[in-house]
Amino acid sequence: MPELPEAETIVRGLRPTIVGQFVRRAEVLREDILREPRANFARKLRGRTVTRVDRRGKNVLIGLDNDAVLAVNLGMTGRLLSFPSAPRGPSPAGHPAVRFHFRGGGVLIFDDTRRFGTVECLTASEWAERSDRMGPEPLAATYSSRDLYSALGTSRSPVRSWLLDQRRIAGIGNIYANEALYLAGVHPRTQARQLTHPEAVRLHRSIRRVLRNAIRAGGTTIRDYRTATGEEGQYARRLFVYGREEKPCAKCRTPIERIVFGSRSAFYCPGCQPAPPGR
DNA sequence: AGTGTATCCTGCAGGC
DNA sequence: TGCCTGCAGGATACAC
Repeated sequence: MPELPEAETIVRGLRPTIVGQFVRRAEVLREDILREPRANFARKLRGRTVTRVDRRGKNVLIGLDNDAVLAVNLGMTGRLLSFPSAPRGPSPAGHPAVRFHFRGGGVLIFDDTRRFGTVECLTASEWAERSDRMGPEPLAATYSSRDLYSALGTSRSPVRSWLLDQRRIAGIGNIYANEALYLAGVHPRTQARQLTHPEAVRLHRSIRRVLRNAIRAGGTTIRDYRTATGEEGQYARRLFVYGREEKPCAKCRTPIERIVFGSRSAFYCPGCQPAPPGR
């Protein structure tokens, strides 16, 4: 999906355009995006005012004036597109699932080709419970390499799979997991518990560097991802390994390899990320 | 506690 | 041109 940098970019684009807006109507075009009947959902939204837009992991959070939270998970192809006035002519969204109509004519569209995304209207405590089950925010000022090292703990899971587990660390998906491991010089198949302290320090630094740089570039557009204003993210050109099978490594020219485990592709440089011992 | 597999969907690229 | 297969930024549930 949209991972942390894409969600963050969307949040930053949305914040100035929808905070303070009054919801006249939530129009649900694809009910399977919700986790409740559309009438329920629409009733909870009608007449509310947006008070804040935030992010937790890969989720976009739209806070309402009764402390309810609209939690949007973008899945693989979800988009949140904001329009100052109702778009005319051919729909700018190819697969609109939910349209939020604001007083004054503004429209927020959740568009999702594959419909793996979800839009849920949760109470503050329902959201808190959900958030508590998620791992720490890797970009939090207080998130340290010691936190990462101790969390890796005794897990026998390959570190690439470990990084994708939102209960362990929030916001990392397949693109940035692979990029961070490359920059840290750690093979994606290394067991989490096998990382040395220096490797964990490098991984911590790489994760934060990759995520920050991707945010600065507005995220990675492979195909579907767009910012809240419909722009493409520019980080794709800066990827070192993701999607670059057989292309030369930028550092050592060894061809990048693709392996599959955990039913996802992992990309790495055999020269810069030596195979873990015992394999 | 792990891994592999399937599932939810649609669209696109590549091979023939 | 058309058909078929495989693959995709996610998340979950299941059997083993």
